[in-house]
Amino acid sequence: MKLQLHIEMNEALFLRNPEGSELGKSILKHSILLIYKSGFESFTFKKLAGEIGTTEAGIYRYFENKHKLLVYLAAWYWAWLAFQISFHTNNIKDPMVRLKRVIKLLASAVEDDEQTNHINERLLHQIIISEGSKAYLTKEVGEDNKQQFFKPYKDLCAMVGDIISECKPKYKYPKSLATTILEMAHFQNFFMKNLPSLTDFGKTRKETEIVLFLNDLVFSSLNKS
Amino acid sequence: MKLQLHIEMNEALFLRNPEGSELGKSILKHSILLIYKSGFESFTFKKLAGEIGTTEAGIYRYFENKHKLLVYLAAWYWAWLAFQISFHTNNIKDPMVRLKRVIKLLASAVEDDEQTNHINERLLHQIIISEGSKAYLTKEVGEDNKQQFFKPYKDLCAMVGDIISECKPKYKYPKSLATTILEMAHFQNFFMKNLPSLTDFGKTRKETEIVLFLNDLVFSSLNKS
DNA sequence: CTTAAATGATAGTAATACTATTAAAAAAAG
DNA sequence: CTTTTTTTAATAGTATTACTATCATTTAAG
Repeated sequence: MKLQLHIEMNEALFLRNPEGSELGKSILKHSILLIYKSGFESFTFKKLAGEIGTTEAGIYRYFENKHKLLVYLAAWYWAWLAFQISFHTNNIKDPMVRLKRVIKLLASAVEDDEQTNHINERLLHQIIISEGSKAYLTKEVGEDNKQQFFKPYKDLCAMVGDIISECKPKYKYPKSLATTILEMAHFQNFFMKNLPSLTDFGKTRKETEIVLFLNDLVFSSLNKS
Repeated sequence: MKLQLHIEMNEALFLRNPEGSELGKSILKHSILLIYKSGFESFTFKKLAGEIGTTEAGIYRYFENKHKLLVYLAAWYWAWLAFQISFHTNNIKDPMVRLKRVIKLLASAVEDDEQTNHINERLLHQIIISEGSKAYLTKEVGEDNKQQFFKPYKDLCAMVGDIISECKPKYKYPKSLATTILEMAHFQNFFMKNLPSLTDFGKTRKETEIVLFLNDLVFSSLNKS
């Protein structure tokens, strides 16, 4: 017997719950494959329908448009990652050690876990690196935020910010440092692979180096007298 | 007499040089206004043509598509900013002081300078904050990079990275720290205005606070024993 | 077995992202 | 000041995208 992790999603993100039917799960699965393969810009519901063997109208019954689908995937990812993090840092007492563990989990490649068979976490992680910020870098960010679309991201940032505050209660910028860690874990990864001269990891291209950089950055700030 | 700053752009970014004709300059000017007003996603050449009083085909003679236009604007911005920075840090000897000045210039709102009348630097700065990363967060980033589209951005990062190395020759991550400064100067600004709970500046919403945060972040790393 | 829910099949529209052609206007060259 | 070249305007047209609507069929729950 396998225990299934279920992530309850914000209902405003979809028209019909994709986790509640075979077609829905297929939409999630193949949208990840397709966006991973060709990028979000060239991704269309028509192509997705072709892959799945359904019609465009079939997809539109689940998601209003491709942007909502991206926001859904991003929200799912952040919620899943927050769970992974709290799971793997569960009984670590020392906040410094916990923060270190968090940085490692944020900046490391994800191995696909078997808990959710229709979502490939490894590919989703890659998608969020390249496309994730497009979920909020829009003119509609304010309204989307009001509808709580970014709650999982904000919750994770808050969680990391809290650990930072635990490490050093007097530190003035726990939230901004938290978002810096999250964003840079992804951006350094993207740059390392695509614009390597922007990073110091162009030669080895190893994620472990990003972890070292972020550790150095964060603990310099927190250990400063 | 006014001295005009001219930025020589990569020719592969356009079909006809927009700086070389009235219509071209009008395209630059109004594309900035229009993207600023409604965002890059809703921006189309048809709408732009409408604003200017020309036709879609007229725009296409200058730019292959709207993505190229965005890349052009981003490249122009980074080249302009690099000039501003080297101008304003010109005769500062102490690299620490210079770096501090750089951070301030990166994270502060831009006042429109009179040197270029068809480009509103203040609005362009806002556009790059919200839309700039879309210039490279694409599947074509590799090819675009081969064509040197991101050279101004990379040059500026290299410049900042060099100052960092001057401050502390043994520091291991000058380039990654440089990109962190550049990206975070923008992201913290975007978050502060749009998703304020992700930052520590939600109450005052002042750019000076971002400068303080980045200073703290950077000089903690560089002053560490 | 019946009924409701989910899916499939088809069609159609408005907007987007282009390309091509030709004419008119403006600028530059002779 | 006229001719030639360059630049712009006007029009038209196509393929793709981003949807909406309708109705028939399959599936699954009561």
